[in-house]
Amino acid sequence: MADQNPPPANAEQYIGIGELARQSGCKPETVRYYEGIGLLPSAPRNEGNQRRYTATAIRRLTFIRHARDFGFSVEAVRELLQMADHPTMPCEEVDTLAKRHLAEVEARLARLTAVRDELTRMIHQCEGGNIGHCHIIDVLSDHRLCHQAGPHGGADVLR
Amino acid sequence: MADQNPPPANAEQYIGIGELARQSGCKPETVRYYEGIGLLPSAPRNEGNQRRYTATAIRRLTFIRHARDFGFSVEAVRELLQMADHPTMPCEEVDTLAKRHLAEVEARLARLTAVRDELTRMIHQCEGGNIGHCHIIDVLSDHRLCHQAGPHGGADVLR
DNA sequence: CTTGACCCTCTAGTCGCTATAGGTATTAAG
DNA sequence: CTTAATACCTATAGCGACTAGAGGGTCAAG
Repeated sequence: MADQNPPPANAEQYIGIGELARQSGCKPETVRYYEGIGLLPSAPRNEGNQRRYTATAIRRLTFIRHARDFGFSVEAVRELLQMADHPTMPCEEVDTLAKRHLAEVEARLARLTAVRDELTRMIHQCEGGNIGHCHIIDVLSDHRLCHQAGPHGGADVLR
Repeated sequence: MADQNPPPANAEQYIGIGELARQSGCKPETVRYYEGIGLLPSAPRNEGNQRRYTATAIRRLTFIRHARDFGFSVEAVRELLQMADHPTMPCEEVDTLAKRHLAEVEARLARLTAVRDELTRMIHQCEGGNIGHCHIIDVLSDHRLCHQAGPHGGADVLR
């Protein structure tokens, strides 16, 4: 149980890694990984060496997940966490980070849109038949058949 | 050089890996990598054990690069190459592959657009000041402040 | 007291390259 | 001819952000 020898009031305040993961929307492995790379502080352990967490950890992990959902890199998240930990500092840096990220997102959007348009075009122009006459294969074989100018996205369009 | 003991006509037909890379828009390392994973056949070697290529290799590598630029995975490219190698087969499979890829691209596009919108919103709503009152940090801390419904993209929005 | 769910560490695998180390080959200039 | 610059070779490790697996230990219920 969790009340074997607790501090007086608020017992039940510690949860295990599985519960933390559930409440913050990620997996236990990921939590351990985040601890390993220092995004989360090393959790205190119980007598059986298992990690115990409080609401603070839930909040921090939720913040991390959310920032990652927005596509911020782990390094960016690390900086955001540091900033969030210093509420009296000016938020210019947060702003800069967010704007830089937005710019990246927009660049990706542009490339991905170009790819979608070209894919759509080449699929529409294919009218069945055999591969020797397949427009899709033709376009892939010969860049000049593309409506786009340069290389579409640089192989990591989707990343 | 190069015509020491050549087959009669068309001497100069072989190029090295650097030239191949230049002509197809990727790096020598990548060419060797593609050979290693079997996307390109093992190139014939000259007496000094260096790879020699012909126009066929340029075409194949260009096809690969182009398909990768479209965001097809290496495995998908492998399938596309197999299909392109059999021009008399029906192009249904090519079609299917391309359509499945398009669907993925569109899904990513949707998620990325949602992320962009939310990022834009949160940046616009931040009016300077300190981090304690920063809207960007607030939104990252509390998913309920988002205008979007579910999780935005699943951490790999940008991938 | 046993079952089964949960948890632990450590290591390796994913994807698509890229970079490095430590060597050999080729080529152009002197 | 020698030399120096460049290109090439293999093999291995690294990137980011996890994920999966092996081989155990812990915990709570029945």
